[in-house]
Amino acid sequence: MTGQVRTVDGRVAGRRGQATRQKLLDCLSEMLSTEPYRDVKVIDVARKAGTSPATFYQYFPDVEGAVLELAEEMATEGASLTDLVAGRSWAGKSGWQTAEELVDGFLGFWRKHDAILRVVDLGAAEGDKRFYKIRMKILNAVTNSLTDAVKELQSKGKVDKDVSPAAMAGSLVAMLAAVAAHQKGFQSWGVKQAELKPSLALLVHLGITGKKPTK
Amino acid sequence: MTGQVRTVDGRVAGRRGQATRQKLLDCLSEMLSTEPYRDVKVIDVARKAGTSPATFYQYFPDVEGAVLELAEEMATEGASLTDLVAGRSWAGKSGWQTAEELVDGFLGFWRKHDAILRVVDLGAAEGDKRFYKIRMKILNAVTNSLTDAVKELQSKGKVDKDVSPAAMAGSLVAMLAAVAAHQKGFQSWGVKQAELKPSLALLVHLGITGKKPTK
DNA sequence: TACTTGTCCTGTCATGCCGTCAGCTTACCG
DNA sequence: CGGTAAGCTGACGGCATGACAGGACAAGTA
Repeated sequence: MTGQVRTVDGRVAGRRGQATRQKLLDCLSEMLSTEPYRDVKVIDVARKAGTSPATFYQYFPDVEGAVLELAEEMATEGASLTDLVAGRSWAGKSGWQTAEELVDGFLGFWRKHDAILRVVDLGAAEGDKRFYKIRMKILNAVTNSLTDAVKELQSKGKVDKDVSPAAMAGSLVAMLAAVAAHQKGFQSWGVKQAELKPSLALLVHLGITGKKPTK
Repeated sequence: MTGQVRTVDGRVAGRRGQATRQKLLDCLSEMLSTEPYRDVKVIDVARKAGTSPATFYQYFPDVEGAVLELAEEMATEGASLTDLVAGRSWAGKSGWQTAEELVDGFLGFWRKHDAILRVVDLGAAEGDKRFYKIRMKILNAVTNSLTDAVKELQSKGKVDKDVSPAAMAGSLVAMLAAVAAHQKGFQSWGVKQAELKPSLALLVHLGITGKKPTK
C-alpha cells in the first residue's frame, strides 16, 4: 500500500536513512509534549536528534509535514478503537459495561497521544483538510459504530425516530474527545477522573439508548 | 479595575497610542481567522496595521501576549453566557426550551469568536495557565450554573444522588465547546446544523434532568 | 511665534532561524 | 578496486525578532 519511504528529492531511503528519519520523528514527538507547538523549531529537533537542519529538510518539507507523519502513524493505531463499540450489546448490564469501556478506552488513547492530538485538533479546527481527515479517521472508527448502534435501536423501536443517529454519535464522540483533551484541566479544577468517567459513561448510555443504565 | 493601558516600557498610552494598539489587535484578530496561528508573524500584523514591527513591540511582548489580550476581551463578553442558564426552569416544556437556547447561545458565541477560541483551546491544552484561566472564565459561567441546576434537582430527589454535579456539568460544557469548535467539520462531513442542535439539546436535557424532554 | 514637554513612531542593528545547494563521506555491488 | 547512489553537512542569502536611540508630532506655555 504505502510505497517505499522517499526523501524530499526523490531518493529511496535505505536502512540508515530510515533510522535517521525515525529518530527525527521521535525527537519531534518528544518536543511536542514539552513545549508549545508554535515554538518547535526545525533546528531544535535536528540538534536533539544529533543531526543538522539540512538533514531534516531531506525527509520532511517542514515541521507541519513531519507532524502529519506522526499523526498518520497514530491514526493507524487508532483504528483499534472500533473494537470498543463494534459488536457490543447496549442492553441491560452489558450496555452499561459497553459505555464504561468505551469511555475508558477513549480517554486512555487520548492520554497516550495527547501531544500530537492537540496539534491535530488545532489543524482541523483551523480548517486544514489533511488534519481534519486524520481526525476523522480516528473518530470515525468510533462514530460509525455508534451511529449503527443508534440506527439498530431505532429500527427496534427502542429509540425515538426523530434523533439523527449521525448527529448524536458525533456529539458524543466530540464530547469524549474534548474531555480527554482537557483531562489535566478538569483535575486541576477539582473534578477527579473517578467522577468524570461515570458521568461520561452515563451520557453515552443516555444518548445511545435514551434510557438510564441498569448497573 | 483595569488600570491604565501601558506600553511595555511603562509609559501610559494616550489617545493616539490606544488607537494604534487597538488597530494592531484588530489586525491580529483578522489574521488569526485567515491563517494558521503558527504562521502569524509580528511583521505581518504590523504591515497590515500600516505600522512597523517596532511599534508592535511597544505594546505587546510578543504575539502570544497580544493574543492573551484579545482573549481577555472576549472572556469579558463571555460572562453574559451565564444568562443562558441562570434562573431558568428545567421542568416540562420550559426545560426543553432552556436546553435549546443554551445550545443556540453557546454555538453562536463560539462561531463569533472561533479564531481566538481555537488558540485559547490550544494554549489551555498545552498547559499554559494563563490560557487555561481564560478558558475557565468563559466556561465557568455556564458550568457553575449547570452544576447548581443538577444539585437542586438532586435535592428534590429528581436526579440520582450518585451523579457528580460538577463532572456532569463539565462534561456537557466540554461537549458543547468541542462541537462548537468543529462546526465546520461536522458540516463538511454531512451532518447539518439543524440535526446537530436537537441532539445536543437532548443530551443536555438528559444529562441535567436524567429524563427525556417533553417538547 | 517660539519653546518645552511628553507621547508616539520608526530606522537601524545584532542575533538567530529558515530553507537550499554544492560537495563531501559512506555503503553497497559487480 | 572503481562506480553509483544514499546520506550528511557547511555555508549562505533571506527574513523575523527584539532592542535602542532619535526624530515626528500634538498640546500647552510664555
